[in-house]
Amino acid sequence: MSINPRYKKIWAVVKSIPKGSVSTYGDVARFSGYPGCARMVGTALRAAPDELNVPWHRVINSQGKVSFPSGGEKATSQQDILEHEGVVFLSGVVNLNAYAWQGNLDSELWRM
DNA sequence: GCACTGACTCCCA
DNA sequence: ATGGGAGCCAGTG
Repeated sequence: MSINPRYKKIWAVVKSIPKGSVSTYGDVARFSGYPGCARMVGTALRAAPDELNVPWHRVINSQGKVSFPSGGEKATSQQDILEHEGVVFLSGVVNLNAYAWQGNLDSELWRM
């Protein structure tokens, strides 16, 4: 099965998230031109091949938490990577107000 | 083609 | 603050 072009756009957006910052599924969806498609972002990230080096760990939910069962290996590793990049977790929650990436709507990313 | 699920989010009680 | 319900779109059986 072929990969939908939508995913490539989403991956491109995620890859543009600078180190030390995070973004939410909803925001990534909006920045990608698919407002309201937060779930699609999750699906896209799950389908993202490792070869692309997509920093999926920088994408968290609107609550500032990782979208994995807390205590799980995935959640733990994601949090560990983010902390290693300088993102601070307080009680398992990221201060989105301080770390959320402000996407640039005028980016050339939009018209690809 | 229908129905259910999912790495989501918003709204209201 | 917390939980339930609806809306959302693609993937999967």
